[in-house]
Amino acid sequence: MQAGFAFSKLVDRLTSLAGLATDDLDLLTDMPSSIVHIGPRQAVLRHGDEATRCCLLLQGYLSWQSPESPDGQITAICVPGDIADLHTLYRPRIDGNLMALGPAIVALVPHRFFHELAARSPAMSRALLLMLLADHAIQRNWTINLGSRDALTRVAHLLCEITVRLQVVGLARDFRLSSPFTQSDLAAACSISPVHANRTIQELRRSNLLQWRGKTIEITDWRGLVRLADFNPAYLSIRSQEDARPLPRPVTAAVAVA
Amino acid sequence: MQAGFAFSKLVDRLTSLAGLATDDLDLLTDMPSSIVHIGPRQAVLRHGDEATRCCLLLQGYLSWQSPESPDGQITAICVPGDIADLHTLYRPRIDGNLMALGPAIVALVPHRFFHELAARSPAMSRALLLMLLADHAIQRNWTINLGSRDALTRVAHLLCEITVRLQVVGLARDFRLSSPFTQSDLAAACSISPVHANRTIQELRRSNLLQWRGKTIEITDWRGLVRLADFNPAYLSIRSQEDARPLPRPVTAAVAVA
DNA sequence: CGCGCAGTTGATCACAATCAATTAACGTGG
DNA sequence: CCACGTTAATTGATTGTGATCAACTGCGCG
Repeated sequence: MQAGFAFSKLVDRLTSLAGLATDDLDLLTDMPSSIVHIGPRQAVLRHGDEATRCCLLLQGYLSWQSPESPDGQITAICVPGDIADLHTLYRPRIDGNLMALGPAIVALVPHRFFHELAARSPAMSRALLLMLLADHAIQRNWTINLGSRDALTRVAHLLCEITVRLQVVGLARDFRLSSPFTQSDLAAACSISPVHANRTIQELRRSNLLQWRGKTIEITDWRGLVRLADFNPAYLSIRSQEDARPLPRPVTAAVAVA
Repeated sequence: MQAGFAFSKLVDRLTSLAGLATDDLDLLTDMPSSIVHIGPRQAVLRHGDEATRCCLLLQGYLSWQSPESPDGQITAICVPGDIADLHTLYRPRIDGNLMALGPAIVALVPHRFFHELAARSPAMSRALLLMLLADHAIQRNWTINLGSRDALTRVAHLLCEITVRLQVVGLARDFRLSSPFTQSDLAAACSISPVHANRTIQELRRSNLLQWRGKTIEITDWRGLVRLADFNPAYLSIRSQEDARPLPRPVTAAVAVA
């Protein structure tokens, strides 16, 4: 939580995933990295590249875009503290394009560093693994979002998710988030047309759920937005054992043994 | 590839992901497991459960269904050789319902076994990790499928994917696959209505791409189906380094340094 | 000053959902 | 062996959401 530390958001993220001792976190201080500023709509990684470094997002937003679909569909959004291409540690071939939404700052960290980090600290190894699983859970939820919600609730759900993910790293605590997104970006993420995205945002505004002026979004009715989106943040919080909420039903395997 | 071995499909799957020595594979022979037969539409795991065993699919199909959406949207399909809930090794709380599509046979394997396996064999550890990443890649592709294709191409793409995944474990080599799926299952997977799923299948039949009679699907025009679906199997084959196809462009980081 | 992009609005259209029957396949019990 | 119930597949009619096309506005910026 050291405010001045360049990688503080990564620390926030990792500690939210797994219990980490200060010894573990100290290993991050000699993380080698080159800081890179990315312009709006610039590509960070291109489909087909072979990654040798991981891309840690320090500021702004990144998006993964499908190379296939002509509309450049967005399949994932990264927020500060995320390691956008963590999976390349084990599978370096890049699948999709990694683009900046608005201006962004990233730290490029050699794969070697993370491999050694994992070898040195089991807790860190576990935290990185959980980070991968968290990405997977987010992806699955994205599938649900596209599959079972209409345009309005889809957009609402995406905004809820981004807000909570920002809050994990200390941003958007007051429900105000910087949004370099264009309405077309939002449309590409939700698989709706830009025109319809516009209407949808207006509807959210008209319902007094949020204000979106210029480059900031202010969510004025968080409860209402959550209700509209049917948003359940459980999938974002990995530490399932620790915060044991009561089970809805007894744990039984309802299967017929042959 | 030992034909009689109960876990041969798992072996097929693992070797397709990573290079494994026979020493590594021998570790699987003392895998403790209880074999369970599941009836059609029966739940294997329920939302909220805490898993202590992994669920290896031996025969049939399993599906993950979203607990939230009322239509029971299918977010993932497992084929033989898959470990349906591998992620519970690190995050035991179940998110979603795991249901059998048609009759299925699974082997329940204690988490301990896989943890010890990973500790004993680095290659196996890596293979399991790649299995998780493969699931993630499939999930991302599912997002693309829902987001950027219409009903017809969506169904076609799903069929292509299942076919290739079956072929990895030695099934559907002749493009005939057993399909205990109901049209409603297909609809739930593709986020279309059951009625429209029916029309879509008829269209595929009419185009002479496949026959779907009773409980088997025969793909009579694989090339045509692939073309229609715009199916690119790259995301299913993890061993990207080995089968190096020529890069479409030189590997360069096209970013603006500050 | 005017170019260009993001946002906004309206009109029209298509794809797929929904509703409503009907047919076919299959078991079960009378 | 046939009547019945159940479940899946099929077809048609209708509705509606969101895409597409086409202006037009407002603003930032060279």
